[in-house]
Amino acid sequence: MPGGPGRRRSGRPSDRHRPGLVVPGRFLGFSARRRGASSGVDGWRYRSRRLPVRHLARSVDGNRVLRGRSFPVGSSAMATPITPREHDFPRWYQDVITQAELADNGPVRGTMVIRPWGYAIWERMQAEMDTRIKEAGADNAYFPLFIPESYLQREAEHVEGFSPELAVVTHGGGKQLEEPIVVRPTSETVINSFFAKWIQSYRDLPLLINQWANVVRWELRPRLFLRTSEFLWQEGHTAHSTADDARQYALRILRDVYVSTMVEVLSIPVLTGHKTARERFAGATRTWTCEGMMGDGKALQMGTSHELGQNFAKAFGIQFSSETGTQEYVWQTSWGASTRLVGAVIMAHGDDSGLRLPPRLAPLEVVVLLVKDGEGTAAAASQIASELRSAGHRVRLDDRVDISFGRRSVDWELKGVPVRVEVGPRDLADGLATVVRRSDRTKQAVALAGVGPEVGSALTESQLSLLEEAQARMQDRTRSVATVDEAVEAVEDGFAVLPWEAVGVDGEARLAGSGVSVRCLQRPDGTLADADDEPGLIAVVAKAY
RNA sequence: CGGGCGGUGGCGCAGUUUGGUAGCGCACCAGACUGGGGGUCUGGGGGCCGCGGGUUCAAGUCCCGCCCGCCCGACCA
Repeated sequence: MPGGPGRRRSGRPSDRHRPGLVVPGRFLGFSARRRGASSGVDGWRYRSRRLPVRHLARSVDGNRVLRGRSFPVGSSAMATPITPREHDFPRWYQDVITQAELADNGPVRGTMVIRPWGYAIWERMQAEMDTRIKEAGADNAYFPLFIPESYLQREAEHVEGFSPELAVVTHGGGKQLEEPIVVRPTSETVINSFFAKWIQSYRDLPLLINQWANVVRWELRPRLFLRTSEFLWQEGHTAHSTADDARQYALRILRDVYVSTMVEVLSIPVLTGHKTARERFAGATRTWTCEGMMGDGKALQMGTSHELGQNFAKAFGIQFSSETGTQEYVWQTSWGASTRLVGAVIMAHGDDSGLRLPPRLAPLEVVVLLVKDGEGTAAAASQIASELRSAGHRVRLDDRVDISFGRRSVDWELKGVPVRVEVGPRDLADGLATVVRRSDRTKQAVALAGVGPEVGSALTESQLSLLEEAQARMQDRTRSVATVDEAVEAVEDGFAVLPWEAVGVDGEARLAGSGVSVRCLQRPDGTLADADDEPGLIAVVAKAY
């Protein structure tokens, strides 16, 4: 663990002096609590038929102290287990990140090292979003990390919004700089200074630019992936000749890039709407947002798309000659989604055994697990792996038989790989292999020839079932209320929905006092409003990350 | 910034009250046995006890100063 001695050491006197707190039930999540579960003697659920009983007898014994508390665990020699999600959600989140090897804290507070598995997930998100962004007509480019401080100051609301979280460079080349340089918190200002140069005529419009970059916003309360001082993201910046064109584009990005990626790839349902003035992006005239519900009922803002009006155009003098020969200011948008989405996937789908990745997002869709060497098992496993690969799946063969089977199973499970194919001598003797689904923890023994089809349907069904699970949670935990006070109460385990008229600016301030915010405004049927002040809008209210 | 705590092998901690050879679990290394859900046994390696000063024959432990971090209260992808 980087960060020097004591960095992650917990000073939790209340924990240390508290008598062991035992969480009821079997800790490792081998429980058959899910509806319709038919659990085998080993605690595993088998789909349609049970495997012979000789498998995996496993006892759960004793308690073990974990950071001053005890949890029932499966083996005295087990590595540090994950804190149960229901017991302490933030700790569970941390544990998943550590044990799935997603990220580490960097040496400077608030910074993050994204480890290979976490980065592979981000790369998948990038690929999916990048394709969609290009389909929407935007091109990638790259602008500098360093921005003259004076640029930030050109747009009043923008500076005001970002000043508190700026990292400012005052020295360079061994000398104090004449003008301080800020590390970009977002790139509106630099990019627009170039838009002013590039845009002359209506023929140059629309100008649609995207960049993949890191940005810095100093954080007082960092949380891996969710709030770090530096993070990776995509930021789009566009200029249009009319307000309506800009608006339609901002909405197109919201729908065709963000909602599409989140629902179809990440399997996370989102609510869409616009932000209140209080929550709006600094410098925007309107902010559209996607809000997801996490496993603890809190909201996470997963992507935003802004209409900037002519605010930056005027600040940076971005003008063009119209078809009629007049000089006009452009109408603009900007939109972004970040590595925070990795946190969203963890919190939306993870369980007490670790991460659960939707197949379309997973860096590996399938791991073929060689149980034991010999009796032709290695060749069989290898063949299954290459057949799956030829079928177009992302596959890894895990033939590290020097590491125990249990250890490897648990590791892949922690990492959230959607499907495992277990190949061992016992099944093989019967011409079988075992297909295990991470999403609902079921096992299925199938004939070797049937592995491909079974894996295929396991992947398709997992993608869908994760989405359905998340949808069910959002429905179950969203309540209609009538007043701000009721909203504060309802928001303890989910979202509250109430007429925006019943909240208002004053109500919003009152909510903020209880750590609650208006996540978005939308029509009662969930569609987007035409105007900020359209009558009859509802407010979606929640605690948020 | 206000309040509450803590820095001891990679990680989590005990040891500090009452000064006397620096320990435990996990992880790591080697070998053997194992192998269908975090294996077992045997043997090993690894420490500036946050930093600096002091008291003492002797300091992880007592005293003084400093540094760093964690948790709880006001902003943000």
